[in-house]
Amino acid sequence: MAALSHIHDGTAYSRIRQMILSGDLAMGARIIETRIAEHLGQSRTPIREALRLLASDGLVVFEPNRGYEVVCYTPADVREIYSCRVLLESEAVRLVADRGLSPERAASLEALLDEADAAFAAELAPEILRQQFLAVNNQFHQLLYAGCGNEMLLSMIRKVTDIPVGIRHYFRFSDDLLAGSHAAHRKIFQATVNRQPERASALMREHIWTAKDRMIDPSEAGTPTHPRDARHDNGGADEQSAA
Amino acid sequence: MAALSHIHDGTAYSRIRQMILSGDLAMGARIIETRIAEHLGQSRTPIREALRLLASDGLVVFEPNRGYEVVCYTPADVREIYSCRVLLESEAVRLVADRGLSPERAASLEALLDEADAAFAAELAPEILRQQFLAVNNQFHQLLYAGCGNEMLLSMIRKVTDIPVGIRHYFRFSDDLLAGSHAAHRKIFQATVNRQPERASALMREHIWTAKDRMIDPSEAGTPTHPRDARHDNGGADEQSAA
DNA sequence: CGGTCAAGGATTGCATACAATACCGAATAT
DNA sequence: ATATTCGGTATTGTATGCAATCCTTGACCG
Repeated sequence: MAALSHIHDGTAYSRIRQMILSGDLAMGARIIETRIAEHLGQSRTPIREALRLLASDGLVVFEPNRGYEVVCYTPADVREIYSCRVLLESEAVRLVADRGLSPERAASLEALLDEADAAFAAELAPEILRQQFLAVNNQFHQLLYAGCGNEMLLSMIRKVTDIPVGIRHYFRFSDDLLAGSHAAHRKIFQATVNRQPERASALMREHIWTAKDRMIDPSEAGTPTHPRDARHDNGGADEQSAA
Repeated sequence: MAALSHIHDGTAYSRIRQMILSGDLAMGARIIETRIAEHLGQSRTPIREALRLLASDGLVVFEPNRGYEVVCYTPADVREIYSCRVLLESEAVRLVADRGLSPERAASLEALLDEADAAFAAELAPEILRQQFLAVNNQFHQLLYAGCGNEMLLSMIRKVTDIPVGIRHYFRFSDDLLAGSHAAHRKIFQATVNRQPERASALMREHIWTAKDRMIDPSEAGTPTHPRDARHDNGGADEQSAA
């Protein structure tokens, strides 16, 4: 179940999960079983099981006899997450570069990179560009690690990667930062194709460290928007977190 | 909930979890909701939720409309687990050595090491010695990382560390291997106390690699005992996995 | 005016009942 | 003899009802 959490089937679990990741359920929002149940047209029983699972994933926090709310990370939490990403993803790319990339996957990855190039060339509105780039970004990372040969490592990477979009509010963005990130992807991809595990790994470490450096200082923007009652109101986009 | 999975409260979740870790529920054993429910004196509802959680932990495998069974690792799974342990635990000890060990924790760790010394000196029966050492062993690892300052890293370490005792059957043991492991603990502890992060990390990597090397070749002992019907029969010991 | 207590409502925790599905075995046909 | 289909049984999936708990709000007292 949880090992297959990246599959989007029609279960209550994956539907709620998607609502959280997309920001449809805002970070910090309280979750009431009966409301979700009626919103999804099911009884409380499967909803309860789904919520327990999401608590185990760390996407909702649970307090006995109190209920659930969507996780709301502190800046310290985000730093922890990114420290883990550095560790896990640099290892994953090392493994991939060591084992070698299959031609099909290499082609898919190159297509993604070209797609990002096209987005930059298209002179889109900054916000649109950002969303589009971040979406491609995440696909790139996921696809890159897919062949690392260690399922447990992959599941841990998913845990630190499948994070509500709201986490973006913890980061500062600018066009050249996005461009820099894209350039880093090209270099990482190249090192991987060239079977240079240590180089690919080092590049990945630096890439994620750079993302972490873009974190906004807690003092200038503390815990963002803690709306205890935002709920299935805004149309859920399908994007993902940064880096 | 899952973040607190190392706490042993009276919930169905922790009780079933303990049954699995201790081997009371053998690896590969089928789990039937109604039986567990009546065994624990509860209804199916909380049992179902607990089992879903355990599936998310990777301790039981779940197939829709089929049910649950206790996870039964392939040798490849065990290798994955140990690869992750190398990665995660070497990082954790690096952090601890960098931040420095609190005097209380250092004292507790030293007490554990002395306890292991005593066990070796006591000339116990090999099997008793092994169990005793492995128990102390696990406490040592857990306590050592406790102050690493990264909760997410700790939760991942628990995931690759809280494993059914049955995993021991994948490893070969001998007295001098145990002694070697103990010696490694001493060195790791010393490097940590001395604030030598890289050294402590390297020692930890080597320590876990050594454990991994003790894996039994699949050819001589394939997947061990796959008893589809062993159930709450054997008195559950309280020990843990190797390394 | 502020604080405390009580009652009501809202929400979760658990048990039970029933529906849906899958598994197993027997009977039958080839 | 073997393969196949059909039916019964075991097990999971879902809904609903009630008990337990917590939070809120209003009244009462200092």
